[in-house]
Amino acid sequence: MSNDTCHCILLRKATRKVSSYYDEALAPLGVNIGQFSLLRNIRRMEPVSLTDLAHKVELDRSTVGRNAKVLERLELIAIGHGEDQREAMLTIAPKGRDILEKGAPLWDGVQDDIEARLGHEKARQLQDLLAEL
Amino acid sequence: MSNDTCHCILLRKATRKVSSYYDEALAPLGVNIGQFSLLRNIRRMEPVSLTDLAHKVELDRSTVGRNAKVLERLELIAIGHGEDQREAMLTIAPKGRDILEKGAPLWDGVQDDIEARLGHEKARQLQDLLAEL
DNA sequence: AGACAATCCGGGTATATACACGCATCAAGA
DNA sequence: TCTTGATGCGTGTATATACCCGGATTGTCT
Repeated sequence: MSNDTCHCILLRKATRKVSSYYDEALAPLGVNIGQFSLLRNIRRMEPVSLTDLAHKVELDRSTVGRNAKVLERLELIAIGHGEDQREAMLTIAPKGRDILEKGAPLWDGVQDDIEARLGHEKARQLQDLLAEL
Repeated sequence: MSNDTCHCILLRKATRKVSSYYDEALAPLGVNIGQFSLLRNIRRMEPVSLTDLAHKVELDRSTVGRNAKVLERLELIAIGHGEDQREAMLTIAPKGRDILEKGAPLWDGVQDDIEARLGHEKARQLQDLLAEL
């Protein structure tokens, strides 16, 4: 029985499911929710080093580095160097800004759908609960 | 702003965090929460084919196949064949039963910790909300 | 200036996950 | 029985994620 009540497993299932909602909405743009979200974070901190970005998104630096490399190959960001030659500085590329603009309403749509299905009350509850974990 | 309220991103963060709780607790046994949970599911359906198991845990069949191969290498399960030669039938190996026994109290510990921190009320709420997504 | 520690990154390794493709096997109908 | 279509798997490919190690750069103290 324990598997049906494991907080971790239930969280994973929910995450996969919800991720697919966002992924499907963003599919026309050729990016998934992880990439889109990372792009948004980069825009907010631009220009930003891998270490700072990793700290912000609470992911391992090497993970962010590899994810960033995908965005670079898609020509959505540029990876350059700052004054400190050790740092890889990330900046949004023109195509990236385009994706950010076009993706915003798509993202809003999914977000609204979820809140409509749960109701604002429960949506808030969920976010609060997730933050408490 | 939007990144801080994205249901998907918040779910991912929470999932990573909570996964690490379980992973740390199970670390002495050399398995993570995903492997432990899969093992429990296999035990419950034993002997079970990859397709049936995948359907049960709501993961892609190829994913379950690869995860199972790891469990096989750890000698926690055995992968044989049923009457239908196409099917890969999974059964728990002795070492797997050992892990299941020793892991149960460790899993309980984390589960209890989480419920204690949230309170039974909120813990239930969380599970309900996750199911509604 | 030189030595040493701290910091930043890339790459290796491993697991988790999904999708698409092709091969083997089985089942059903001609 | 033979052909076909359905079913079950394994593998290739790609992304996501973490941990560890080693190399390069920077900062600091003597």
